[in-house]
This record gives sequence, C-alpha cells and structure tokens, in this order.
Amino acid sequence: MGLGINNSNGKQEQEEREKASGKGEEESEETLKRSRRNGDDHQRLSIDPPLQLDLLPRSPVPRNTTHQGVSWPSDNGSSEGGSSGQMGLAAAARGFDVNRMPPVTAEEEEEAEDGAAAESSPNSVAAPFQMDFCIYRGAGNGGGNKRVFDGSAAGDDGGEAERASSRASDDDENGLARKKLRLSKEQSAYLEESFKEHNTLNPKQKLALAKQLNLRPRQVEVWFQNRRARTKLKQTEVDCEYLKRCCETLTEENRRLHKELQELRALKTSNPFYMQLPATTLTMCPSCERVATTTTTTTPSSSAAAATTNSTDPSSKATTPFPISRPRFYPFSQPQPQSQPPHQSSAAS
DNA sequence: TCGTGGGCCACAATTACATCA
DNA sequence: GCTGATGTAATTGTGGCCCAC
Repeated sequence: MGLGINNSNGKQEQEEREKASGKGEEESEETLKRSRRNGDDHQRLSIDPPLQLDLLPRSPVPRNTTHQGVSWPSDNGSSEGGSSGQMGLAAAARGFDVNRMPPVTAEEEEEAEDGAAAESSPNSVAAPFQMDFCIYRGAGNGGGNKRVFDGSAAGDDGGEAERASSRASDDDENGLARKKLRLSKEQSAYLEESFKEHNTLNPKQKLALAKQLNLRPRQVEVWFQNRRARTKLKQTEVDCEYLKRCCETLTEENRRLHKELQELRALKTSNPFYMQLPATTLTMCPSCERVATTTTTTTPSSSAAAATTNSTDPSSKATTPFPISRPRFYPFSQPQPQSQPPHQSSAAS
C-alpha cells in the first residue's frame, strides 16, 4: 500500500505492453471475443435505467467524432492533429506518461521509452490538443521522486496549470506516498463523451482513448470503472427517492382504504337489509378517484385486503377492479401506456 | 463430455490524495 | 495555516465468463 501508482499495476501494464507491442491478428481476434463479452456486459448494465439520469456535464468538447479512432478536436476547432504547435511541448511530442517522470539519464530515458512508449503509446501524432501534463514519478523510477509539471501546456487551462505547478512545488520526499493524478478538464470531458457513447470499453477503445488522452490504458479503465460506480450510486439515490415517494403514496392509499372499509362495515351493521344483497365491494380507483363496483363472494375484509395489497404488484391486476396506474418501478425508462381504468361495473349483473 | 486452471474483465468496497470552504 | 468534508483516482479482493487442456 501507499506505493506510487506506477508500480502498482505491474502485471496489467505488462499485459498491456504486450498487447500494445503488437500481436496483430491474435489481438484483434481476442479483442473481438472480448468485445462480444463486453457487449453482453453492456447489455446487462444498461437494462433500462429507472429514472434516467443526466449526469453528464454539458461538455465543452466538440463532438464531431466517434471514438474508434477518433481524432480529438482541438479547442480552437482545428483538428490538424499533432502539430507541434498544438502539442505545444516537446515532452508531449515524446509522449510522456502523465505519471511518469521524464527520464534524466540516458539509461532512464531508454527505460522510460521501453515502458511508456509501449504502454501508453506516446501519441506522437495523437492527442492533437493541448493538455496539461502532471508528470509524476513512479516509486520505481528512481531519482528524486519529483513531480514535474510542464506549464507550457496550460493553454486556456492556466488555472489548473498553476495549481499543478504549485502542487509540484510541495514535494513529498518519500517515494511511498500514493500520488494521484487529477485529470484535466479536457481529459475528463472527453472521457465523459466516450462514456456517454458506451459505458464500457473494449480493449481497442481503451487503447485508443488512452492514446488520445495521453493516459495509460489502466487509467482509462479505472476512470470508466469509477464512472460506472458513480452513475450507479446516483441512480440508486434516485431510485431511493422514488421508492420513498411510492411508499408514502401507498401508505396514504392504504389508510384511505382502511377508512373506507370501516365505513362499509359500519354501514353493514347499521343496515341489516344490506346483507341480503349480493356481496358487493365499492372501491375507489386511486388514480382517478372513481368508484368501481365488483361483485365478489369474498368478505369485505378480504376484498379490502386484496385492494390494499395488490397495489404494489402489477401482476395482481386481474384480481383488482382497476389496473395499477402507477408507472412500473422497473424498468423506468419505458413510459407505461396509460391504460384506462375499467370503470365498467362488472358487479351486480 | 466434464472438470480444471488461467486469463480477462467488471464490480464492490476501500484507501488515499487533492481540493475547497 | 489548520481542519473537516467532499470528490475522485487508484487499489484490492471477488466472481463470472471464456478458452485451452
């Protein structure tokens, strides 16, 4: 615990390196398979979310792209990818990993290129937009544990640049602290856009995104994981609120039905002649407040019980004099056809 | 055909850092 | 400048699925 982020994903990064180092057809085959699986997962995940949340920010990112091999448009709209002017910095052109300390010695440089080049693909041509690079030094990288920020990449994100550079100033001397990258606004926005299109990534997409954003694939993957978790959390909150309202409504309805039942019982005792009639239940449709009449052989109490219990269960529609007009809780996104309550009096026939 | 181990992935829970009030 | 709250990047552990053997 508490190690630098670079050394933590050794195995996965190794795998990613292997993949990135080009297994060509093999990889694409595997990718396809996984994509299929991902598709399944995606289906599983995207089961008609209850109340649709719009958690996505109004992204400033122009959307003239799709994400497979997208060209990330620059902020000024020109997407002449990868010009040195857009990258704005030699470091970026060399494809610094955002968490990696720029190599100092020749050996380190070589080592860094072996690693970072393969894993996070130093988009020498990709990432045609300016991005601030908070470059950390992994614990295993040796040499000072400094975090370097290249302020020249700030662009209109100068505030972040400032913060980052000030962050860089208060160095931690021990290499044990887990350093945390804050994604730039552009990176976040682009990831959001991608998430909007698909909330899971297949390896190809992951790599492409990582390349474009100058992040490690692992970071992209983690971001998507966390994003899914956030979405789910928000959705749960919304669901909770909705259920609370449902509960309140049902409680109120239950109270009302109990009251009605008592009134009917009182009527029954005060008017014995009433007993000669076929058992009839008067029930108020909760949605339209109209009375539906049903002839039944059950006692008033049992019918009332049915009326109070069936409200939550759409499947019990058949036993109720009116369909449940409340939108079904799950799935939420499908608008329920507002079926007309059958106000036919099937009773007394 | 069935069982098993490995690889990969997603997820939940948690940690730890950065930022802000 | 300190502190608690909050947001979120990153880690860890687990389970499911697929595939090769």
